[in-house]
Amino acid sequence: MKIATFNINGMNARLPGLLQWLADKSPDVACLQELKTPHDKFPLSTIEEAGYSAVWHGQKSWNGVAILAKAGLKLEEIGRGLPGDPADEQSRYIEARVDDTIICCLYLPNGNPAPGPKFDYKMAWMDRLHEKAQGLVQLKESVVMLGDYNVIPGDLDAKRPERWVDDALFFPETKEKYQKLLELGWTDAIRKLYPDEKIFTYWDYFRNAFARDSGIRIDHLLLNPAAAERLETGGVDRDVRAGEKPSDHAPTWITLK
DNA sequence: ATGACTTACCCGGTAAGA
Repeated sequence: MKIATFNINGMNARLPGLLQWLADKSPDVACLQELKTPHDKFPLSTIEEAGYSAVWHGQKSWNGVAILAKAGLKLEEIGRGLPGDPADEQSRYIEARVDDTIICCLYLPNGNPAPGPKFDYKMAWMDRLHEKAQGLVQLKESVVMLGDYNVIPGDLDAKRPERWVDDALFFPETKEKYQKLLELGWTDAIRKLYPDEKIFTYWDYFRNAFARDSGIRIDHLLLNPAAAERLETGGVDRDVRAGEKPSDHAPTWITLK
């Protein structure tokens, strides 16, 4: 089973590239972030024509998450939104069962400029995710909690770590909360597969960052113990970032036995 | 230290991303 996460940065703006990627790489499950489209503007019929079913949580202009599953797989939404703050209206979390695997698709807040209210929101959101993850990690079923975490976990995850020290993605508090999450028993799948390599999933639109490979790794796939046992391979579809009108993120994927 | 790109929104200027 091939499971991918892809911050597409505008569902409708990137639709041709998304369809090309689905056709080329044929993921069984594709988690998308930053749909930037209201619920009823989600291009469901196009996605279905491409051979996928979908559940999604849209929002006007910003955020938005979706889970796509290849036709033939049983896709059932479990819920949307993270518990812990009824006033939070941002669409950043959706959870579904795909056959026997639980898929949690998330778009963690960016948090810049930091410090400030946006960083406070990020910290609170990470606390809420921690609560949620504590329950999920213990399940006997396989759970994959994946998405755009907006966290650079360590120096190995940036071409030039020193450039990010004043950024919410790389603040000590951010890295610490991510580590605490892993300590619950989650495996960072890509880091597990490539313990010593600089692997990037995002490259700035500015300054020709992709051509210089000046990237960061912020899209993560976390596995509970049941899923970690099934981990086989993984990687980043860098060719998508090199294509026409690309998102600034590249699809990041794993395969489970 | 700043700015460089790109999107959505509603229609050129702002807000947001990371």
